[in-house]
Amino acid sequence: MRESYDPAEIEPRIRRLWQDNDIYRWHADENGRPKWFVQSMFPYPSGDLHIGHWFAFSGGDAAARFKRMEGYNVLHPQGFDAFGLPAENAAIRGNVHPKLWTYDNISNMRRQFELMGNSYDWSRQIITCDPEYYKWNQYFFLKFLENGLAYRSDGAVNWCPEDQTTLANEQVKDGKCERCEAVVEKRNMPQWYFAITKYADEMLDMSGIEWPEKVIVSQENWIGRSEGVNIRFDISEYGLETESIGTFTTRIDTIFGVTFVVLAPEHPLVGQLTQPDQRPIVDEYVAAAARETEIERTSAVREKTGVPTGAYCINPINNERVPVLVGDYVLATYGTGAVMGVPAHDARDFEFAKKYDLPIRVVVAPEGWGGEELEEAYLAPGVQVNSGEFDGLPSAKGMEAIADAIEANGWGERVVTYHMRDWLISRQRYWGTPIPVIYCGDCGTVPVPYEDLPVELPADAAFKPSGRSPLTEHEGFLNAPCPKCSGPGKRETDTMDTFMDSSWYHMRYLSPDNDEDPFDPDFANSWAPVDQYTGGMEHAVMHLLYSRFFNRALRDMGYVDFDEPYVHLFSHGTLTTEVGKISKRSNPLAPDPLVQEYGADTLRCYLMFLGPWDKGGIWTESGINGIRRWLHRTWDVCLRNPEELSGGDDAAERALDVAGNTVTKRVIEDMRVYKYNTSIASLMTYVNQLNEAWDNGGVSPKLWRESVRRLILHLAPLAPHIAEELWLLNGGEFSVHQQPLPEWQESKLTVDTIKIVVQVNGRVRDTIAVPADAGEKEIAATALASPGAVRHTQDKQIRREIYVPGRLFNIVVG
RNA sequence: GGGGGAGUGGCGGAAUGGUAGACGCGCAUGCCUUAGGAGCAUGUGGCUUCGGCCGUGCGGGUUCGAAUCCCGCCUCCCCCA
Repeated sequence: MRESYDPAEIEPRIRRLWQDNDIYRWHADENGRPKWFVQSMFPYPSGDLHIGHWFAFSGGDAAARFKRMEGYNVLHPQGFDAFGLPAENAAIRGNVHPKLWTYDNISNMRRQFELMGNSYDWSRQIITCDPEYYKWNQYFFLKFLENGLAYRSDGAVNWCPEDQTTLANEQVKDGKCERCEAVVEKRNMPQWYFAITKYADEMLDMSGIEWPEKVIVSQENWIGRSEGVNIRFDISEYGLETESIGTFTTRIDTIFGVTFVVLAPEHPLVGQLTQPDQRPIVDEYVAAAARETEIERTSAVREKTGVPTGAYCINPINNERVPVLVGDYVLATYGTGAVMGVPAHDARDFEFAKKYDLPIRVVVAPEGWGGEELEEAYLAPGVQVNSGEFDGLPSAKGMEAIADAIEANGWGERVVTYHMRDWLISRQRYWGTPIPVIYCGDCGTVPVPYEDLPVELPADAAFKPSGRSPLTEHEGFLNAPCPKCSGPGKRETDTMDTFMDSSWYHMRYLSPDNDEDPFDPDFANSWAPVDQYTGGMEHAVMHLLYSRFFNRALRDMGYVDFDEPYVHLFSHGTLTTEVGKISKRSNPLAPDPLVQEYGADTLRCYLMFLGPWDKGGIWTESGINGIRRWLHRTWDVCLRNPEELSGGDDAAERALDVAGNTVTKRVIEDMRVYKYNTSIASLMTYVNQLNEAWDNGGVSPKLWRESVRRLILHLAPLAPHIAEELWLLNGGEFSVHQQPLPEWQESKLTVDTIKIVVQVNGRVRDTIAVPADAGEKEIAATALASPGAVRHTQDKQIRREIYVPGRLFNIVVG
């Protein structure tokens, strides 16, 4: 008597079998199979793998398993993004060392990963807080320094008051810290930067990658290249040290429409230009602006405000004298901190001009414009008017001609600006990679010699919420002899942004134990880039941007010979609960009890069945029973004795054969594009069809055996444990995960008799059954004679007949 | 404000020019059972005079035929300002 499906018994036993045989360990290929480097973004070791992790990693693992069965030599590693603030905060709160906290979490999450049964090659695991790993962060930092890609600079930076550290621009969302959502402040302090902007133009070229459109667009927007002109408005009449106001515009074609100039409240010229009678009102305005945040000031819905300085400047193109105002919708940090006001052709300027009754002069005419006033700013291209010698030019041409004229006269110059800034990598925190630099009173900033790497984090740092990195108070770490002169020096106490770790970790998977080099260059060039990468949209900018920069830096320093780190990218959606996003910060929904109750295979399949993988979804347990029932049915179907079948029913035999070929085609095509939900739906249908065939009893034992094998093979990437068990119980050779996919034949996708829909005027009136090889004439005759068609065509004239082969026959009557 | 995505039964979702609602959940009826939050079977968009009619956010259009393509509008989500 065969036993019923018991995942609690099967799954651990099967996993042990995989481990004992080490089947997921990568080996250099002996058979010339093509390589496939497939990777899921590694997790932060927050403590538990929550259901969102399962959603992400089930799909990634299914992709790796499927690719293996497609005949590739697959490398599928996993690791831990182990530096970061939560560990340090845990230390401050709970008096547990970040290292201990992190490694405890890692061992727990490793256990939970085992529970999933993923096909990782754990022999290549990397943990970024391991000195053997972060040593290479320091190594690359020094290389960047040598190659002019790292530099230290003093200036305004983003400061998170909650996390007590600076942040990169990418980590500020809506003026708030990306991870803790505290409002970010501006501070001035010297920090280390990577010269990512050096690659801005090259990174705009996405031709070497196949990524989702939305990620590509996000990166383009973030890099934010804009071509424009810097143009100076003369203020020499005031006899100041500065003789002009520099403004930046992308719409130089509208220069003749300037009717005012607006300075940011923080602009250095505000104080000097403000005329005595305007002084009180300007001072008050500037003070008020300082109390507001950047988000408030740039909000689209907020009314634009401003005050006149009483001063004027001169537009060089037409020598017009226009008023200078102060307005808080202009930001000191963007462009030159001053904009030329062209109300006719800029929405914000238009609103501003309406409010303060400033003139609005059209200089780019909309089509058919007859000189009337505009109801709103006209932003599209048009024809130059009121533009002196440029009148009549299309504005696109006007843009070039005017820019030429400005450059020729020395009034300004073309410039390219980017939204993206250099990557600020300094963090005033303990749990990160120490920046390997020593400051010497005599020699200045001295890099730590390579042979002294790694600069290890001292274990005995004092964790207290002092607002300063524990490293600044650790005398043993802080004081170090200058590598050049051996005089007394002080170590840099800032650590690196943890995005440094993830910018190249995929390369370290290739040589995890190499202590001579970060990775073996020959192996790297034959195995990288990553062929397939999967992860969430939250890294569309940040991680994915930094990695693309880092890879180009590696390339230019001679480490790799390719441009892009990740060739194909798939962004899975976000799994949420009704209350919000599941993440390390909220709603940890522990999968362990679910695994206990339903089994890992059921949970994996259920997550993949919820909907399209890239759409994400809302977690709810309702419905998981459907998957459980299906796997029970699958179990039952696959363990029947084929010899009980009598065979002899050709139609049933043919029908099951068609069902098998059909499911193979569907599942393979859907799996290739990560449509796991419809893959599973097809497999469910197939199980139902197998049940029908069994009840009919007329199929041959031989076809039954083949059909069952087919089912198990397609199940393997999605439900790896049950597939293995069923495979072995059916006499399959270990392991099912090393088998090739079943094949299908186009000629076996249709049964002998096909159903044709009969329409009259596009409405379904009947269906007819015809032989699959029936000709159009035969089908037309049958269709026209069908009762439904007759009912709607009698007494009417048939005007047209449309036949869609194999699908429908439409009769058009008048 | 700009960019991207979406809107289909009670629910998750299929179908991207050819039978709308595959597959599953839920629900209903029946069977089995000492019992059922188990299993199995059947049914399940609405209305219906059982011929059909209506139905994919709303309004128009193209087509023999539109969830799908085009025009206008509404709502929601994500990213950027």
